[in-house]
Amino acid sequence: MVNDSFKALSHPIRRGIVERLGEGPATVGDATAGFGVSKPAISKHLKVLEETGVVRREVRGRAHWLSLEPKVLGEAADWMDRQRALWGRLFDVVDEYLKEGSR
Amino acid sequence: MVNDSFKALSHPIRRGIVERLGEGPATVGDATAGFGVSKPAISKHLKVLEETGVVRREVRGRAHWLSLEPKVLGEAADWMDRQRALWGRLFDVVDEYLKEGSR
DNA sequence: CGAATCGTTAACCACATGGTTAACCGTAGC
DNA sequence: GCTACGGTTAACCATGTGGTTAACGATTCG
Repeated sequence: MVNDSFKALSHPIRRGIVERLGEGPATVGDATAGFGVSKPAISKHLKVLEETGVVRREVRGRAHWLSLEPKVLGEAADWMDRQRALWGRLFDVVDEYLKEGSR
Repeated sequence: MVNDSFKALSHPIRRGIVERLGEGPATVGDATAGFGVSKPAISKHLKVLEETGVVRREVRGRAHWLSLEPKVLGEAADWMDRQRALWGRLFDVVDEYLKEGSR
């Protein structure tokens, strides 16, 4: 669902993880270093990203490799695109409409 | 902040309101009819949208007119665009990388 | 003026979220 | 085999979120 994507991205740490994974797959340790929270906290964020389908996990030996699942994030981006198209088309009209109405 | 935009859009009712406002400004009653929650609940959602700068309010008589503030939502959309650009460029590589590594 | 309308504020409640520490599990390396 | 490493699970806690009902405030209309 689109809602899940936005929820997943609504936390800065999770968005940070997604940004790093945008540069390529990485282990949990590498993808999540430097956020200043404990490992269990990271683990929970990863669970959210995985359950919403934004991130995929592949266990290899003792390392867990993470990578993006673009399709799901694409749904959210599509919603954004649609909204932006509306704004672009209507913002000026909207603005004028408001000014007119207040006369 | 970008974070606020995502938070604002992470709730289906708030996203529904934004969608309606995408078609033009509307009063609180019109923009929020049919969501199946009480008026105070609506009021809180509007507060979030307003505080994050996604929605603008203009009080006119006893009616409150709402309209979108595209600039703020644009920040979130930009973030999305950047991520998508990364995916587009790197998804195939990422995929290949994973397969290679598991040999 | 009095009543209806549009919307907010206040007080409260249940549950989700995000963090912690402590303990654990599976794999890798000496 | 034992220890170190990468990461998760369990239990707990504080705070935030999203909803409710009740009451109120301001504007419009008869």
